[in-house]
Amino acid sequence: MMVSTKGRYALTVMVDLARKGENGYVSLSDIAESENLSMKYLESIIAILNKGGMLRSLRGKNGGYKLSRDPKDYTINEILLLTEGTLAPVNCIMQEGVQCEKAATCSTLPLWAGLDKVIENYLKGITLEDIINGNRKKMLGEYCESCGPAE
Amino acid sequence: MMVSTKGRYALTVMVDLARKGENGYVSLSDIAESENLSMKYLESIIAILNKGGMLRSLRGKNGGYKLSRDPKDYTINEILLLTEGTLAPVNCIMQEGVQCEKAATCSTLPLWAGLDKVIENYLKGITLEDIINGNRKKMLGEYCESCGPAE
DNA sequence: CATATTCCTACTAAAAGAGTAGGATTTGTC
DNA sequence: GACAAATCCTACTCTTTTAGTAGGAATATG
Repeated sequence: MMVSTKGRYALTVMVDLARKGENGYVSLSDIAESENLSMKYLESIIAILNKGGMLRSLRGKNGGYKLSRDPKDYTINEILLLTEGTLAPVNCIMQEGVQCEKAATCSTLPLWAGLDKVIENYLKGITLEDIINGNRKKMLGEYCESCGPAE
Repeated sequence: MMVSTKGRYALTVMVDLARKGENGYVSLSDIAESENLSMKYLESIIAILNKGGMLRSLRGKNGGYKLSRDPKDYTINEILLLTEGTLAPVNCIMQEGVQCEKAATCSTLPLWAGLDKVIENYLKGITLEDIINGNRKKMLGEYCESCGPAE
């Protein structure tokens, strides 16, 4: 499994904030309740999003969180990358530049690199806005049965 | 991480067999040595490949394993699927037909389904032969710098 | 019959995943 | 100023997965 509940819930939270946050701050208890998730667990997840600069927060009564940008300016890639740490499908694909010592002679490395790129490319192409708009064509592409013939 | 050492080593073993297995059986100790991996661990991994019908085996002296088909007839998808069990990027994407109870109203599901399809599609498009031939164009596609301009 | 091999079962240590628990701090409202 | 509702912070725990190890039985070959 490449994306754990942490990343998944983080995305759910972002979607919820995008939907409810038009005017003002949304509290975590509100989100936890409507998504039916553990508030305590969400607390630890939203902390990552907040520290990563994805949100604005306000403490105290009537406080909460809201997005710091427009939904169309968040890619799914950056949200998941922040919460998961890495989205690499294997251990041998690491951070920028760093690579396995056997890289030069490894015949399977191009496969993993290609897979990594395909994933990254897909996730960079989808924004929070696409999700709240239910843009199935963009998300499911040629695999979407209700989107008509692919061009 | 979507693919563990189990799947990675399984692929390595398959590549090694494809390279060495032209005429006759190759022993595990041979593979373990040339790939510098634990023979005991590989034993448990190759058992999965063997039971899955990917290999022919011969016990006793001079025994070993060999591919049961031509390298071009193995997709990377089936090798990894067999050893990893699933390649789904998230828990909410399950086996054929089965789906999460919230599926009907889940706004992020199309994203995960799309991601799953992109991964599956990529891995089904690459064969063992592509790897032993070092077909970088197919594996890295538009991301391959040494492959010339993408068409 | 000795040796090299696959085959089989069981075990273990470390890491990651999925939360829980408890309380400190901040801020708006009465 | 007290209270309530919220974020913020640290630490802990239980379960599952990962990555192997260990020991030996069965089976071919020379």
